Amino acid sequence: MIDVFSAVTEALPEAGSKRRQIRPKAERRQQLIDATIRCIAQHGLSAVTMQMVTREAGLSVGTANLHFESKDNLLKETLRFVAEEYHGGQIEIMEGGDIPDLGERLDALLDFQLGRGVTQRQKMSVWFAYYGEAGARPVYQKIVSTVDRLAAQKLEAFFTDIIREGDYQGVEARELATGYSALIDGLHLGLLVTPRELSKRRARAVARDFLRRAFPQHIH
Amino acid sequence: MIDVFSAVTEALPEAGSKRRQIRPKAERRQQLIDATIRCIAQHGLSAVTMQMVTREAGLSVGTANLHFESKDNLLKETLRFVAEEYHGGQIEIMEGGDIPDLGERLDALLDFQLGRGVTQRQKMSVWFAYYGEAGARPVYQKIVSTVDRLAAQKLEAFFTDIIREGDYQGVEARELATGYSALIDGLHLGLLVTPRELSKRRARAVARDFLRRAFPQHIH
DNA sequence: ACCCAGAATGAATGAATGTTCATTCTTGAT
DNA sequence: ATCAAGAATGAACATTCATTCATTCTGGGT
Repeated sequence: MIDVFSAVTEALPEAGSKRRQIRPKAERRQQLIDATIRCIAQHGLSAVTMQMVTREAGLSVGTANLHFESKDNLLKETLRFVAEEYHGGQIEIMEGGDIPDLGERLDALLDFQLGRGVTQRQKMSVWFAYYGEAGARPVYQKIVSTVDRLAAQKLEAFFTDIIREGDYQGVEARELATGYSALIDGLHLGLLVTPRELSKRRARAVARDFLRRAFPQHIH
Repeated sequence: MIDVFSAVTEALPEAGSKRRQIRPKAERRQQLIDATIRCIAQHGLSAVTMQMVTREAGLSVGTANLHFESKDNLLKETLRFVAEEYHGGQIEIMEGGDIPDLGERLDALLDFQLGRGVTQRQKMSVWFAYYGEAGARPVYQKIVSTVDRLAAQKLEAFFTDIIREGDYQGVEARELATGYSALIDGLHLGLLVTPRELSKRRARAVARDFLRRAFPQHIH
């Protein structure tokens, strides 16, 4: 199982430790991005403040502005991180040298997209928080578009392989890929906003149903 | 064609008119909600301020707090309005006494969900802006859940009718309804965030494809 | 043991925002 | 013509937040 999602859950209380530590820039950046993700998931993007993030990270406000030049930039970099992590994970599976069987790879993809526990939910919150702002913020649109396009191409190529192998007639890879991506996004939304109505189990069943209808020989 | 979406585009400049007008409470409330929708679509939920909304509405800040008690409340009521409008429109079509043929009604539903022009895009922005915050704000979750559940039930009943009429085998209305709803949501997201990659035409084609695969006799 | 590059800090600052309320204005009834 | 009810206003206020920067501290190199 590929483990692309890093554990952002670590709260690191650092009980009595008051001694200030000096760490390399890259490490501090990641620490702050992780804290930002937790804050967005818990309080919502519009409620996130610098003080909140830095407290969560166990650092001072000055440090945040030292490593990211502004709040805007921190938020932008956080989106970039989440986007690349999510799409990177998908792409890794689809290229998947480790899983030769296409049907199994399809299963692994579904597992990645709708599996996991609380961590996954955190990432989902962040994901859609930015989506909500994307309509008004071209910067966000651009970041998402860039990684999205690549993932879409990979998915289309993946589906093309499956169609060839199964010799499926009357289906078009591009159309199916768009539909499947949209379906997964929609299911994520449902899991986030109406978790009472849509269980993770049912979301998986629905996505599986879509794939089975398209590629009956590959999903049993 | 049912016209549930009211025109929120009216900017009403009111050029030289400085004379203060007294209007009934309900009218002012709607005026402010419409202005809020435009502001969210243009600037994003997190950037909306009371001054911005009231200026857009051509009213003073005091008026907003007179008719809604707080900014929080104004935002809440705006969400409720958009949610009810959207789901209300769907439900009206699905119950649709005016369209007896089920296949045509299906088409009308698709038209409603993926048709329209700029106005529709405004509503979409608002819709997802709130979705983004819903993960952290139970109030929003509740509002959306309430109308969502009703629409989901209607859709399931509608699909049940179609399945019966077409005598389709091996498909379950509930599962299909969940999938279709998620697909539409996902396509809306795509239209909003990556309009370059996904045209409205293609979104419709994808949704149509989903329905055709499920109900081949009803969609040609 | 000493030094210093640069990492870390957080109080201070100034700008922005939500809310209040004393006052002004409009309208319809008398 | 007069009046009262309540709709509308926006300057003032208090709060919150992002950003700055003078100062402190750390650790590796010499």
